[in-house]
Amino acid sequence: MAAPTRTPRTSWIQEGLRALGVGGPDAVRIEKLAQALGVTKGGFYWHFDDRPALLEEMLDAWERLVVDEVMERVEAGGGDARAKLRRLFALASSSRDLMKIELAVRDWARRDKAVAKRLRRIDNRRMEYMRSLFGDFCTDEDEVEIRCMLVMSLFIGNHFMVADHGPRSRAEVLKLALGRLLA
Amino acid sequence: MAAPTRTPRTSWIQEGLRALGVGGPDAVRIEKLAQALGVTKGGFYWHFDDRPALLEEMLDAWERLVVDEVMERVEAGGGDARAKLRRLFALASSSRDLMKIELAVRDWARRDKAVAKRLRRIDNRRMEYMRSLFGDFCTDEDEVEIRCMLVMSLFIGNHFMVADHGPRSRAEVLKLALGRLLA
DNA sequence: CTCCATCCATACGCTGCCGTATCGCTACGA
DNA sequence: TCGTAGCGATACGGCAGCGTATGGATGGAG
Repeated sequence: MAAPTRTPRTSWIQEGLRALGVGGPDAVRIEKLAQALGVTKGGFYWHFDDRPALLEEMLDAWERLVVDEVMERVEAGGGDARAKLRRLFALASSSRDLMKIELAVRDWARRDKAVAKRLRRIDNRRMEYMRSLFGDFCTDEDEVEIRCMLVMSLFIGNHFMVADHGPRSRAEVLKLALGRLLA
Repeated sequence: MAAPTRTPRTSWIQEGLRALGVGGPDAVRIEKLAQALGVTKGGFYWHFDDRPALLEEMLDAWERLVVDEVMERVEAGGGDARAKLRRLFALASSSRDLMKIELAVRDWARRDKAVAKRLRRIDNRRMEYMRSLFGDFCTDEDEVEIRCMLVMSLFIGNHFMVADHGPRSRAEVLKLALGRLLA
């Protein structure tokens, strides 16, 4: 084989995801990415057919990262269901960069059916996992579903909301709300 | 005065808001709007200085529509605090078109400080109104804040979430969750 | 040393959109 | 009937981004 890749596919994908988080799918411009990577777009079309191909692979990479890896880490931490739910919430919200991508993808999914389909798969896997955890200490199925929905909404709403909370900080209110949903 | 305006400012603003809802701020293209209105962009630059000026006025119009008018209608309906909260939620979610614009604006606010500032004002006004309503039957201030946060999250999350709920419909789960927050 | 795989640079044509300029058109109002 | 306010059409120059073509450069394999 030849020399180790200088700017491999993964670099383009990574930089693409960064751009997606910052400016949405419309901000993922090949020539901009090239500039950020310190090269020209020459090499891009060697790795990828076109822009849609990159977007597709970006979503593939993100999905693996954000579902499988997070769940694994939550399970690895041990503890009871409540502890796992707390860790799930914390872990999913942990990386500011990943969160920005997640929000961008959610908005993107509203206008792109393929993205929506993918997001549905992701959301369903997360919800299923949460259902199993809540099921550990909630007997009523309606109750489980309500709490899953509220936790998920809180996870999303927390970042799409811009309101202040008077004397309280957002983190405090979040903690209170989450504590109530895990009671 | 001359003939009644054929394509007045309001037409451009309305069409602009529609485009915003469908495709986000990047989809608000003057020549596209002109096409949708059945004219060329010739007249646009008679009404507006440039594209940013249109975006600004779009947000002005939307803010008036979505805060003042909704609150007025909620109050006009009468009933107790719980009834008003239900009506507030229903009314705010009622128009699919307005909801699409709201979600687009929320994503937009993540990358534009001016939009974020405006959205903060809007969210704070809504939250303040909700606090006053919850305060009618909740004594604990933390409890009020928690419920406001959860209702607001539910309002946003409901539309940014793509998950299924097994045998239940989204509307059913939503009704259950809301009922619980108003208990 | 040579060859080949793996990239990178440059240049090109095309499209979409912006903002400007200029010249209509058309219906009041006097 | 004519002037004018309120638009609309057309054409232009410019920029950004896409995808293509083509010709390097560079470093291990043989």
